[in-house]
Amino acid sequence: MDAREKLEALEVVFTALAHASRRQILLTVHIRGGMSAGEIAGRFEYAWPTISRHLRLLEEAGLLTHEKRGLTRFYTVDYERLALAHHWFDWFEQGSDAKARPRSTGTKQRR
Amino acid sequence: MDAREKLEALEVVFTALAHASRRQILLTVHIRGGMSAGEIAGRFEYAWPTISRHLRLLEEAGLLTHEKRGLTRFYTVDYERLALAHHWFDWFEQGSDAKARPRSTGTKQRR
DNA sequence: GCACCGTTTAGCCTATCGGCTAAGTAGTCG
DNA sequence: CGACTACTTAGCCGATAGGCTAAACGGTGC
Repeated sequence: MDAREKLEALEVVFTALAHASRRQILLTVHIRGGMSAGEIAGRFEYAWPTISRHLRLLEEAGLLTHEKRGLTRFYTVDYERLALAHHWFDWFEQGSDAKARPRSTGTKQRR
Repeated sequence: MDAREKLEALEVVFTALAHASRRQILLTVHIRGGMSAGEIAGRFEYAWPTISRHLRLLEEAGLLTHEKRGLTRFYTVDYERLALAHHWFDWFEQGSDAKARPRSTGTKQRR
């Protein structure tokens, strides 16, 4: 994964994490070690299609993957992408010499 | 800060971090150890009021604070709120027994 | 006090988000 | 194959996000 891909991944991941329900879904699936779409939907007050959309978004962000088990779809957390977002915060480590780190940290920038 | 406050803080922080330009602003201000609004605006391709709005949002999220220096406003990163978001990821630590951790992880939930 | 500079506020406009309901699809079981 | 179950897709709709320009505002310096 090169720098540009990483940046794009970061973008979709942070976008996905921007919604409280999606963060909660992720956490719930993690704690239970995987869940079917129905189980997830059952735990929230939203209509089923709403959850379905959140699931798709999370999957597109690479934070969830699913596997078909007959009728149901079984979702599990993909920790790699999650770690990517987690490590974004490392840029802010207090004592570190920021200069020594690789460049290309963000968005469109001048000069 | 009680659990509800924490949840609300998490919400605004993740919302603020959802935009690539805002992540970049935060990072830039961190690396430079503080910057004036003008310096920040100068580094991005957006119109000044657009950056000004991003700055306000970041400040409302508690991720930036500013101090008046005569004509200019000098912004610095508030690391406490940043740490809050950073620690959200701790919920997903691999080997940990999630059950042992404090409850109240997310959003409106049934049962 | 007036002009100017740095920055914000107001307000507009388009696009995306995130809910919903209704309709479709795919897999299972009698 | 037909009915049921587990979801998804389509499509509507109101609210929010995020650009912009123009106008206001608060300090400084002549």
